[in-house]
Parts: sequence; C-alpha cells; structure tokens
Amino acid sequence: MGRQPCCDKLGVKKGPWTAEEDNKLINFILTNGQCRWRAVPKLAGLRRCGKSCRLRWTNYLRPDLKRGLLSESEEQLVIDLHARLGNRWSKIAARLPGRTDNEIKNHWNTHIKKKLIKRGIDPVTHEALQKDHQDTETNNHSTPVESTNVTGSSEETSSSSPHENCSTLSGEPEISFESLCEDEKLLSYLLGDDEPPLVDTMSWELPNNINAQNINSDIGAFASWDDCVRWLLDAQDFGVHDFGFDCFDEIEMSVLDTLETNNKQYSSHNQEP
DNA sequence: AATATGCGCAACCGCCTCATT
DNA sequence: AAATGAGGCGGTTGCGCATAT
Repeated sequence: MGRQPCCDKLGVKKGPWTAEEDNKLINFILTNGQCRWRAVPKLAGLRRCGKSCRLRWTNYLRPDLKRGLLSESEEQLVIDLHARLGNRWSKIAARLPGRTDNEIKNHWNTHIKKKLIKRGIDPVTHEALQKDHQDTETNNHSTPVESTNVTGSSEETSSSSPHENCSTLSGEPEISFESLCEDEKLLSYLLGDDEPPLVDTMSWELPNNINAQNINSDIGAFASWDDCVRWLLDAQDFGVHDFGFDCFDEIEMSVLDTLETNNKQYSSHNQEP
C-alpha cells in the first residue's frame, strides 16, 4: 500500500512562483495564519502542491528572513555547527535567526566548501586535506586537525583540542566550539536539546479572527490590502532589518556576544598554568 | 557578437519521522 | 499495534545570469 501523493499531481503548477502567486499565499497566511499546508493551495486559490507552498513561505516569503550573503560570523558559526552536526541543515539553520536551511545548504555547497578546500580543509570531515603532507610537517603528531581553523594558520599552539583554534575567515578571534562545551546550557542549546532563543514566529502569525482591516490598522495606514501585501513583498526585498525589525539582530548579537564572552573566559582560563 | 562554460539559487523529489486514528 | 496522513529534511536538479573564449 503506497503512500498517497502529497497532492494531486494533475493540474499542479511547478516551477518559479509568480508575484501573483506570492500575493495569494501571503494574503492567505496573513489572514489565516499557518494551518495545514495540504489545504493551503485550495483555500488560497493556488494551483500548487502544499509542500511547494510551505517551501515558498519558509524559504522566501517569511517576513523574518534575512536576505543577502551570510556575514563572516554567521559563516563561521555554520562551519562550527557543521563540524558538530554534519549536514543537518535545519538544526544549523535554527541557530541562525533569519536564515533557512535551504539557504545555508546552498551557501555551504557554493561558498564555504570551496573556501575550506582552498584552505586545505576537508569540508566533510573538517580535517586537513593532504594529511600525509601535514603529518610530516607536524612531526607525525596524530592530533586531529582543527576542524574549523579556516584561516589556514599554521601556528599550532599547545592546545590539544580539535576545536580550540576557531577563528573567523578574516582572522578575527572567534567562537571556539570547545569553549562552548564548557557551558553545558549553551552546548545543550547549540546541539539542539533546548530551543534556541529565537524569535517566536507565532508572535507575528495572526489569529484566525483577525481580518485584513485589523491588520491594516495594526501595521499602519495602508490604503488597501494590496498595499499591505506590496509592503510585505518590499520588506522581503530589503530585508526586515531595513524596516525596523532590529529585534532579530539584537537577539542574534546577544547569542554571539554570549558565545564570544564564553570563548574569552575559556581562553583566559586556559592560559593559566 | 555569438557561443560555451561556470556559478548561484530557487524549487522539486523522495524518504523519514511523528502524530493521529 | 498497525495504518495513514502531514510536515519536515536533505539531496539533487534545472534555470537564469555572468563571465570567458
């Protein structure tokens, strides 16, 4: 007994989404909130698969998405997390507010992988490529290669942990994963045991009983519902940060600050005899 | 100017997990 | 306990654009 397809394949549109379809989906979700994705296409008047709607919403239309390239600190965080979690993109994405698993996966495959390889690091194992060569250089010491030392720096300190020498691509001091391990709570959070302190997406989802007029009065004086949707689409183009949703940045910076502080504490602690 | 090649990203596909019946 | 449905995830594909020849 096979599974039913998630949607009726006949008459289901594929390919790039049009602005009109985006409008319909945004209209529907802003009005009704996220409900059963399978029912969304029908209710929203879209000839799309429910999955496709979910993907479009989560990867592109969500108003809390950041746009643009990952910052260096984000990239470093991705590398660190990947060293620990592997290709569990959704877990990794959960640690980067405003970023999607798809986006991170794409960025990994197109940018970070190459950077790591260029720096002699195997993007899969996070160990050094050409191990034989490096082994002879390091006196045959079988210490695991720094998984996230993407600076390619050859300065080997006495630290023995494979994750201690984390640094940014720009060479700035960065978050050490081992240092994070000193903080059980933080580690637990990073490894996914706890929910990350991200923005609660439900906070902007709208209850079913709120209609377009309510939203208009809440968001501002939009002349029409179309204006509201247009505004939202514009927000996508510019990024929510351009529209005053800096809480996302604050939360992210708070997390990064915590990590950095922890790293410093660990470093100073480590330097003590 | 035309063509080939490479790259980045949005979207799809199929499988897995979990909740519900 | 088994069957089913729905959402979620990771891998892959294909299109559009930029750059090289």
